[in-house]
Amino acid sequence: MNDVKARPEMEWVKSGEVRISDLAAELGLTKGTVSRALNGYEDISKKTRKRVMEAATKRGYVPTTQARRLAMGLTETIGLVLPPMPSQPVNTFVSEFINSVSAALHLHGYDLLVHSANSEESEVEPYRRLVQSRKVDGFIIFRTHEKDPRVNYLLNEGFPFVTHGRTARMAEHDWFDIDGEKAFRDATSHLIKLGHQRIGFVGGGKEFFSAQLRLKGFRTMLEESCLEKVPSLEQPGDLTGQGGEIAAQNLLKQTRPPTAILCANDASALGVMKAARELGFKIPEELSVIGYDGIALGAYIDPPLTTLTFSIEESGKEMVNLLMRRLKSPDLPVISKLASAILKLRGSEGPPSSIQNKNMENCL
Amino acid sequence: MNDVKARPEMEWVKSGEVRISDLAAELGLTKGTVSRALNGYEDISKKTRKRVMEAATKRGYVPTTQARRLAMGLTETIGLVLPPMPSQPVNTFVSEFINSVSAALHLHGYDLLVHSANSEESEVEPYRRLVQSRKVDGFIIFRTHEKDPRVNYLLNEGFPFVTHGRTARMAEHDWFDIDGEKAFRDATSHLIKLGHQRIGFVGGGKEFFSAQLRLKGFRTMLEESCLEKVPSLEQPGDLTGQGGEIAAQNLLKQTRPPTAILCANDASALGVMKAARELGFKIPEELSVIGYDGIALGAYIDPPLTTLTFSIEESGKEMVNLLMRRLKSPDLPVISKLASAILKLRGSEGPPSSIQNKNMENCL
DNA sequence: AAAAATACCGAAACCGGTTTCGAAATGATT
DNA sequence: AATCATTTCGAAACCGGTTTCGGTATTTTT
Repeated sequence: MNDVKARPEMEWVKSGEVRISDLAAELGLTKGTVSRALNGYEDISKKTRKRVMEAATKRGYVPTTQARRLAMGLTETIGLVLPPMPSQPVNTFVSEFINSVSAALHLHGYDLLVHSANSEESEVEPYRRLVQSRKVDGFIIFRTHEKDPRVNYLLNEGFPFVTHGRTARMAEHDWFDIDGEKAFRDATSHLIKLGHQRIGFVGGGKEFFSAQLRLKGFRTMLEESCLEKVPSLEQPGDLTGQGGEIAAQNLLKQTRPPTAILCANDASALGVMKAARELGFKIPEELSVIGYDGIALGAYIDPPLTTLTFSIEESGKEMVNLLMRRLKSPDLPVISKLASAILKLRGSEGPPSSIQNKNMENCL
Repeated sequence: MNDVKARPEMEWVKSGEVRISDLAAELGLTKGTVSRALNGYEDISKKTRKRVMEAATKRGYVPTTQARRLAMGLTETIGLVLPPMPSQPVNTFVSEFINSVSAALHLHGYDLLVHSANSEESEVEPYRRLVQSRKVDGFIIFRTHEKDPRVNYLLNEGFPFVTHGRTARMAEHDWFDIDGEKAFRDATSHLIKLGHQRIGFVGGGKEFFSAQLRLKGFRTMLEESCLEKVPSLEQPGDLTGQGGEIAAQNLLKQTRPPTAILCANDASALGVMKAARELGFKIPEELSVIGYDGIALGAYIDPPLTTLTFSIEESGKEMVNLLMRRLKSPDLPVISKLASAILKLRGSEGPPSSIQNKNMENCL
């Protein structure tokens, strides 16, 4: 037994100062017994358990997390590495996502460790460090690439993680994603039904898988609707406002500019709207614009930005569920979940000024 | 000495599987010696140190963080509790701030634990839990209230922290803040110099100290410029777009509406602009609007939003510096740092349509 | 060459918990 | 009453590091 130093004065003013050995000494028990009593082991008599419980609450005993985790061989911590920030971030996804993930983790007794990425070093470096120093039990990854080095590293290492977004190896890991392809089919279809026949597309960098899928959805719907694919109407972008501006200029300065532009995200949509204004295009009368992300701010601009929106809170929750499942049973088969975005009509789209009456009933 | 199990096969494929005892056994040393060699103690011969170092890098040894921290009695972790999110977050402060804080902490070998606040429970509850379970060594607090229960709790507990924003007890704790009062004096002065005489103000909730200080700056400059203070021109707000809309309606529907509106933040400024549009006010010709926060998005709307901006990255860095100093020497006197916001003219303000030619030279 | 100082490392305690194992005490069985 | 099964708890190892202390081995001093 540990040394039973009598401690009659009650001077436990500050919280967190009482150790399990103090409790044990006070109760005339051993550390082990107290620990088992507190953790609901069956080999503790009801009477003793009650004594221990009462003493614990009375003294405000809270186990030291570090010690417990070391003994149990787990960190109860999930890592989230922030991708390098754009210099002019416009969307609040990251903070909402962190908030949601953190809340969901908390329900499982897990903590969230947020790490920033240093743009100097390789993308996997932060992950490697966190794995090697055993600071986390798993990762939440977002903004995936089709060929994602982080995914490759963690799969190779056999380290648990869930991605927000798919990858080329999505059959090998749990993932959650928004069905961006369907979302862009929907948005494209909406524009076509409004009468648009020349629709521009401002993409995201091809380093993001999701942006690729959005482009795919756009193309698919064009094809299904028998609209010819015009390469010049597909502009690359980089998911920033500036990228949107440039893309829009390329689109709108053409001899036959599009009557609608679909953007891979809201940031570029804002850039598109700005460029359109400067070039004298009235939105939505002369140009429809649709974005993706559902940023709240889009409701306050003129015209309000029509966008594809989804629940970030759901994303966070679902990802945590997937990850917790994986941590509990590492050998379960891989699962995934696909949620859908909904088209939130706010006013930046409408019928084209001159409605081309091409027969849209069925493809010729 | 620990049991020297010969382990000739090199099967250290996965990283992070080698313990300090493995290293010790391999080298024929004790854990303690290896530890001291790695940590630069002076009582290790150069030869031994070199052997240890080489073996460590060769085997990819990385100390287990939990164990090290337990032994050293610190967590090397800083807590950041996210305030409850507005339902429609518009600014990216939080994510930029987290990013910056995390990066700065990393330079000091510290981790960032991000915790979400549950709106059901008291504001201090998350802090209490983190303190009691000894999960963090200190806190980064932001969005302070004048009477801030978190500050009261931590001061009472003697627990290290730094705030972003001042409090009623700012003399007792380290803090970093943007000089919002000066910022609003500047903005007000700018409007007055443009010729505005009736300037509206849309405040933030009085629960935020910073919003109070911004109002104070506004009032001060009015007074210095001999403009009468019109109570109906000071509208309360809640730092949201909706709040801005309502406040703007209250302002613009008056018989003598203001020719300019100063907003406690950009979100409410966007609401103001929206309401102004709907009421038929042209910006900036008939109404100037200025916000605060410098959200990137403000550059993409029409007209681009003139705003007071500051460096979030600097905020994060400075706060981490203050906190690290405090952790190193808890008894140093309290210090603080005040940074200034700069007025970023983007186009949502201009001279009033009818310039009132009141003598502005000096007060009568 | 003996004594004193120094360099170097092993042994062991420690951080604060958890968990296994075995023994003592109690109760049930025959 | 002796035997066996249960209940209940103590003892000790363990998680993986750090740090203090003391004792050789080596070098320096006289």
